[in-house]
Amino acid sequence: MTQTLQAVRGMNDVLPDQAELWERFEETVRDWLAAYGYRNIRTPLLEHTVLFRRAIGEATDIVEKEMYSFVDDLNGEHLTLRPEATASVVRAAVEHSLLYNGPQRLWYMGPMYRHERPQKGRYRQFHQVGVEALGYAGPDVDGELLLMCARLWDDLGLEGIRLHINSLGSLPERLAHRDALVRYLESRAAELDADSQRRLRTNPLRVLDSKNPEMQPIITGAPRLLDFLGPESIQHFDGVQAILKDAAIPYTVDTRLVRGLDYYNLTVFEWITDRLGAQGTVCGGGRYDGLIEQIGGKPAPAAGFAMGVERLIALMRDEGGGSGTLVDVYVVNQGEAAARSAFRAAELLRDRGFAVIQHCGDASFKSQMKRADASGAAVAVIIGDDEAAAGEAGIKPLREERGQSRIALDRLADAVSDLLYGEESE
RNA sequence: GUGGCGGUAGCUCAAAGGUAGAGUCCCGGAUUGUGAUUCCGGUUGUUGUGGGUUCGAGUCCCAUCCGCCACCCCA
Repeated sequence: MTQTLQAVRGMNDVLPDQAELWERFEETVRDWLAAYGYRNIRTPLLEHTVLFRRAIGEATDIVEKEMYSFVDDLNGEHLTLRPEATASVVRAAVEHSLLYNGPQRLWYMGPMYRHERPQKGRYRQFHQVGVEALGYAGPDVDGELLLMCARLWDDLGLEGIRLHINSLGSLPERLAHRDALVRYLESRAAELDADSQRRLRTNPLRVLDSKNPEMQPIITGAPRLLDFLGPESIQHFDGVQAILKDAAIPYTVDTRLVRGLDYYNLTVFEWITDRLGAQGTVCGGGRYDGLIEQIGGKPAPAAGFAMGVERLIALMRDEGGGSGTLVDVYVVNQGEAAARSAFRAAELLRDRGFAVIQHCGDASFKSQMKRADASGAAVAVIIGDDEAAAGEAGIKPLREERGQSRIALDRLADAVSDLLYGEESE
């Protein structure tokens, strides 16, 4: 009994109709990255499990329950499909001493893996474009990263993506606040709902994120992270905000924004849309000054972000981003001699740079013409026994009311060129 | 991972225990060699999968897979 084979849950095929949109997205992204002087880096999809445990944090959701981790049967290595790429990029930069030559502006694009329950905008294999500015202390780079994002939304034709930013302060400041927060929450533990009790243990900051109205009084009275920031942290945060104001980029300071990965400090941000249901974060990032050292490199500051390709493409699709077809000419042919002639005609046209589909397989002229039309080609080149014998080809424009003409094969490319670009282009 | 809803033709959807249908798409013809319109004809199928109840299951029950929504979390 043959079993129907399906893709692994949460892992999607991108079919040609969609892939064209992906390619347009990727092109825009490459141009945009080049405009800011970022350079591509490509790291393996597979890393030693310990890298992510160390970089992302043992107590995070990603490490606790979302990683595709396994033991290599052949040699016993503990490996993990990357759930994000910042750890990999930092590992690679350290391993190859990239920072020896000064700070590095890097970017990557590719699939990530998280074993979550799939939902619209949330998949087990998903794609990110990420940018990492290694060796820059900011706040100027933080500002650059945010300006970059704003420009990309514009380049992609996307509207309504809002910026939320916050500062987590330095690690000591963060820990001091955390201690105060935990003490405060424990003192009122009896009033906490089940969800908040759980968060108190796993990620106390998340308690402040509760949507339960009954928690609001407790949340309002909680110690605020902002009050624990020292002068340097405040100055940094002010610096970032000044850049945003100069660039006239609207933003909201969201003091509850904490991010789910342990390595962040100072600036953190998310770009959010409300058109994707529950998965509204389209891009997230921040500063991670301690990570390079933690991975074993010489201490150096860094900041970056990652954006969700599937989510952005879903938005592009909503904005009506259809994709035109790329075919210029469809070569209709019937009969053995005609088929040989058709190969020559098609190659001659390709020599001129035209995109050409040659009909393959038996089919009536009628059905070939139908396919020519459906292909989106502007012109059908028609070769039957008569044309083949005469060394000629028929040319029929498919998108305008002009009659069919016949022309010698060696003048075919000229004639098609005239049709597509006008007579004056000769 | 938890809860709720769903899955019928390639696609969009009908059929509420009694013969599986429509539109679209695709194929052929009207046109002995010519497309998107028109007209005529034709195929759409293990009703996600596996069990069960029943004389009889697309329909009811159980399991499972997949999707969607929310939670959780994040891209």
